[in-house]
Amino acid sequence: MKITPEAIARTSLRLLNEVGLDGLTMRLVAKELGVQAPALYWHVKNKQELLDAMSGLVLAESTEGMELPGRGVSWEEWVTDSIRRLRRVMLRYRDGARMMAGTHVTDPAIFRITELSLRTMQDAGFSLREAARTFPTLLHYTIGFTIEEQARTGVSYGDDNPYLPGRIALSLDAERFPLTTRALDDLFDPDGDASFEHGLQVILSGMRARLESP
Amino acid sequence: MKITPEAIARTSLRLLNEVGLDGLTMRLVAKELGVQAPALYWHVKNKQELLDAMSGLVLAESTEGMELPGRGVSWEEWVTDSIRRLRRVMLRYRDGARMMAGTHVTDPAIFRITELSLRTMQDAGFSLREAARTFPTLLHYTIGFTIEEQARTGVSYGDDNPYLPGRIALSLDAERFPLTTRALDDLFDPDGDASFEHGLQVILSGMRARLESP
DNA sequence: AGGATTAATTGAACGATGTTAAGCTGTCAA
DNA sequence: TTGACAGCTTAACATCGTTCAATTAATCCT
Repeated sequence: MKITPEAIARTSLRLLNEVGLDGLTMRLVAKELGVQAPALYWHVKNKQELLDAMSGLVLAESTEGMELPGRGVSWEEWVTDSIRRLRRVMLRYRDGARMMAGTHVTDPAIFRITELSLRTMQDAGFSLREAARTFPTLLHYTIGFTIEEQARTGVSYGDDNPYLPGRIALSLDAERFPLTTRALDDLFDPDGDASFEHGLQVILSGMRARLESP
Repeated sequence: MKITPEAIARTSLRLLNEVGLDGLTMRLVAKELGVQAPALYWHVKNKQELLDAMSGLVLAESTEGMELPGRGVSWEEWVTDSIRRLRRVMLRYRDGARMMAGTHVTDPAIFRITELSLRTMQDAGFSLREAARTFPTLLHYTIGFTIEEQARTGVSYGDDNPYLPGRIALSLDAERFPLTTRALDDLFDPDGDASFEHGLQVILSGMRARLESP
């Protein structure tokens, strides 16, 4: 395979699932490409730039084929769908969310999904200003949620995952923290989909409310 | 100073502001404590455990002195105050949010703030279940937001911070992305307080809406 | 076609990192 | 006094990102 910045990022992304973010080294990426590590520095400035490119690919993957809402598709459906996609794609890669957090994405996909989102929200009645401040809120929630989700379900824990509700209960003083104790199954629900959906719906409700009474 | 796990974490937290997360090494922490690096491993299992302890301290700092809402304090005021505190404390430490993301906090402070929040929301009329699913949503938003905020304002960029609206405009095709172009000042508002407050109010609005029509 | 330029890669090395292993030093109990 | 043990040091290991000079591969010009 011809070595280009994008090919390097694609290979790194594939390797990410096998070795995790901490195991992803320049030497390993190079070996996978059949080349020595310093060769990568001809195509890529440093490792951070590689991570940025990887984030760009993930974002592009999550927005692939997205268009403005078609007839009969409400803005709520469209927004929730696009945000669910982002989480799904991040979940596809080990440490995907942590990798993306704080990277500097320059891929045009970031502008495209932004434009589509602003347009959709504006068409739904939001002011451009309101749309521009709310769109990042959805992203921040999604990234924050997914970072913790992947940290909890990470392979780094063997059979003794400390985030299992039963495990937490052991180190929790039920006398001092009765509500927390009772709510453990919801606070640390292993069903990430349901938890994520709840937060998403809260934000959606807030958006609706502000749309109706600005 | 007597060397204990907590003293190590406190020193590390102080150093964090000088050298940043990537500059925080075991050797540096040890030197600050007047000791050799391997000595730390007598008190702390590994670096991850140290980071976990640091996160615990930050969380404890943000919840210090917090009690249930007093008379005349609405649940909205109480919740927004506690969540603003979390952001403020994370902002006090360089890379504070990135450091906390995905760490495993065992400090009792995490249970205490959880209990107080659940109690406050329950008293406001939320079901325990709803409260237990919404509280993490606020945390995830706050952490996701602050990670990106600190990444954007990080000292790693010299005078050429690529996140300045003017800087982004240069690499943005105004024909293809007209709304994004117009909204740049809101999308990348340097006033983090205002941006954060907006997302917080959206979530609050959502909580109110779900409280009124469950 | 052939020589000169540029693009791409290599090998060796540097400084630094987290962590482990083995040994030294002090303190306190029996 | 002797042993045990907590707490530390010294030395070292394997590995990391990255740089540098030297070398090969590809391309271009006359």
